[in-house]
Amino acid sequence: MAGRATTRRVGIADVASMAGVSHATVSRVMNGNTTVDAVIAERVRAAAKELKYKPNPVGRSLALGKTDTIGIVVPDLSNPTFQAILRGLSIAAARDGYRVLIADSSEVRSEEAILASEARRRCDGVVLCAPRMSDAELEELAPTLHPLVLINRTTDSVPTPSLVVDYGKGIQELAAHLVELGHRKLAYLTGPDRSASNVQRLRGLENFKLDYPDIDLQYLPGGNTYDAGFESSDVVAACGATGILVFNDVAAMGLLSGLNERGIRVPEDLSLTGFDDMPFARYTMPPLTTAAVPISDLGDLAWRRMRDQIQSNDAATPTNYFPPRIELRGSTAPPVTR
Amino acid sequence: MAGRATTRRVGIADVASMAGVSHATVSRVMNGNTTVDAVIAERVRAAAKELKYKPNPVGRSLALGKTDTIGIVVPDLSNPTFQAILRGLSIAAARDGYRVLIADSSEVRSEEAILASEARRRCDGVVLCAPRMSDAELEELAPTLHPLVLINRTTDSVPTPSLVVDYGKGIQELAAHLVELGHRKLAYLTGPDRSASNVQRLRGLENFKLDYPDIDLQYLPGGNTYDAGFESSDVVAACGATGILVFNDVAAMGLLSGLNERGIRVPEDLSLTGFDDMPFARYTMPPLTTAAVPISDLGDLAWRRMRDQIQSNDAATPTNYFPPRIELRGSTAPPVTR
DNA sequence: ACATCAAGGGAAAACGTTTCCCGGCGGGCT
DNA sequence: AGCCCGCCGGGAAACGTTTTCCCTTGATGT
Repeated sequence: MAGRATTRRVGIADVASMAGVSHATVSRVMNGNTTVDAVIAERVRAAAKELKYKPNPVGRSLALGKTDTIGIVVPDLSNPTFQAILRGLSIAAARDGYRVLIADSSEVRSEEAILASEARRRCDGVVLCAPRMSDAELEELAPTLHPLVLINRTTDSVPTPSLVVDYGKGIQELAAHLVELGHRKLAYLTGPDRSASNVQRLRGLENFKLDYPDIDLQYLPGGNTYDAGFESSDVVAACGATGILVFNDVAAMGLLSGLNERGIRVPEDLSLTGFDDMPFARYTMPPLTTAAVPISDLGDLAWRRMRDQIQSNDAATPTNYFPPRIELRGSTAPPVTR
Repeated sequence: MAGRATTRRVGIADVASMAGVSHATVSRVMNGNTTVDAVIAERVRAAAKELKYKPNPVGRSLALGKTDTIGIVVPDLSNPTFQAILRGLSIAAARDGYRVLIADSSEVRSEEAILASEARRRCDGVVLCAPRMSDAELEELAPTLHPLVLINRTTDSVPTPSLVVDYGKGIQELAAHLVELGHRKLAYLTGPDRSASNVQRLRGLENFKLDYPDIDLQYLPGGNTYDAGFESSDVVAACGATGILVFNDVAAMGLLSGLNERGIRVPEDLSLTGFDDMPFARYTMPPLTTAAVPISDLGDLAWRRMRDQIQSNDAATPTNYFPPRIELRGSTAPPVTR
């Protein structure tokens, strides 16, 4: 039975017998219960210190029905966005004495539900980060892992706090910025087809078209990698647009480099925008105009929403939309009039 | 007693009564114990499925004395190196059914020991990532969290597997590379004074001086940020060296940009090396010659060392030194002979 | 047919806590 | 002086498993 006691850990019973009280009393003083006589309490504390006693978290969890741990499941830990969220979440949770357990689904959809359920069983709550699963699957899963916070996804099945970045609005504002500079012909270098955030950008751009019906906006096939951006430079150069919206910063940097090799100057010949405001976006030449999503705030807020649910057993929690903040830098300028 | 049973979770007892057996038997079949009659086992499995029964991990942990979880404590989760290690570790551990719990000390030294101990109590082992604490403190702490793996640090107090990146050797090889190209006057743009990895580089460069006594190598004060690199460009330009070793890629990129603004061409006028091989090092103009540390391998190996200790209660585990791999790219070239 | 044996499953202990329940005791009030 | 109330602390139950021990049952061999 029970795990090998290699060095026989010191338990509450040891402290109890040393202090000459019952283990119930020890538990009481360890938890700051004031109903115990001061002199006894002091004796217990002395014994605990002497024996270096620290309550076993597992036993505690079993008795208390809580683990002081929350889980986060991300599609891919190598994605800087998720790293930033994880970091914000972890720090915020730590401030309240909670730890975070990570689960990386490695982008395999079928694993997500399993990982999430698994995590939920060991933790007091789960934050699901940009899950790739279908709406139906999510809707079925959500109720089963109740203290739940969703990031970049929503569900109606059960009232669940959601934190979603408004990619559509971000790219819409970037496009508007180009128009204000005087550009009339724009192009959007798309992200991966299956990417949910790409379709959100496309939706935002459709709204943009409604707002500016006289602006020409075309879509060019792109990608989310540096190389995809680089290889698009010919198409971009030939498309006739003077303002280019790129799916994200990485691809924009690739494009920037490709244009540079072809002797096309930015922003003199072409204006360029990225998305994400990754750390190096401000250091490209020229610095990249882009949209910053406040991701570490996002991790922080995710924790607060989680905490609200854990404490007051259900909190009225609407979904929060985060409009990206536009960073105007050197890669955009008025078009040259010829 | 026991936490609020909001929706009364289904336990082993429910399955037992449904299948008409004792909970001991249920436990046996759930754990693949073959001593149970096939027809009964099937009945139990059916009941478990029907009730969607999954063993409670906390109860399991208590009985088994293991949590199937390991902890990792890092000084700062926003550091890409630690992110990569975390990722490698997490994926490798997951393959063996283990989860990882993270603890970020936010670079405050006094927290490290506490976090590590705390983590060890909830987990089956701990990996300590580049701890900032003193040698003495580490030596005292190490034995108390036994299944332990150290990264970028060693200790003698107790046989503990260590994984250390050989920064000294890396920069030594970069320097040798510059010499082979024909450079005779080199400079090292240092990192932060207190950085342990900076002193390792300095130590490596002292070895380099012994190997190449006729080469002129000077040290210039630098930093680990883009801006620090950028602001060093005047000093670098004035120092007379033709080959510049920079503390890391980020600072090297800053320097590159600063030199560019001053009209100093790389590699024609000056050769430049970075360190770390961060993702964008290959995309600067020119691409950066740098030293790549195989950090995700490192996370992977950390898990293997951990697993060895967990399984066979102590494994003979020497410390592994990782020589960085030199990436030769466009930022280094023979000096122009005048 | 009886004794020995193997195997399978139930009862209970163990893991380490927290908390409920109750008994004892002291003090205050009548 | 007696009664009641309230406080303090011990015993025991509960959390949800795993595992040891032992008993029962059925089978096999002589």
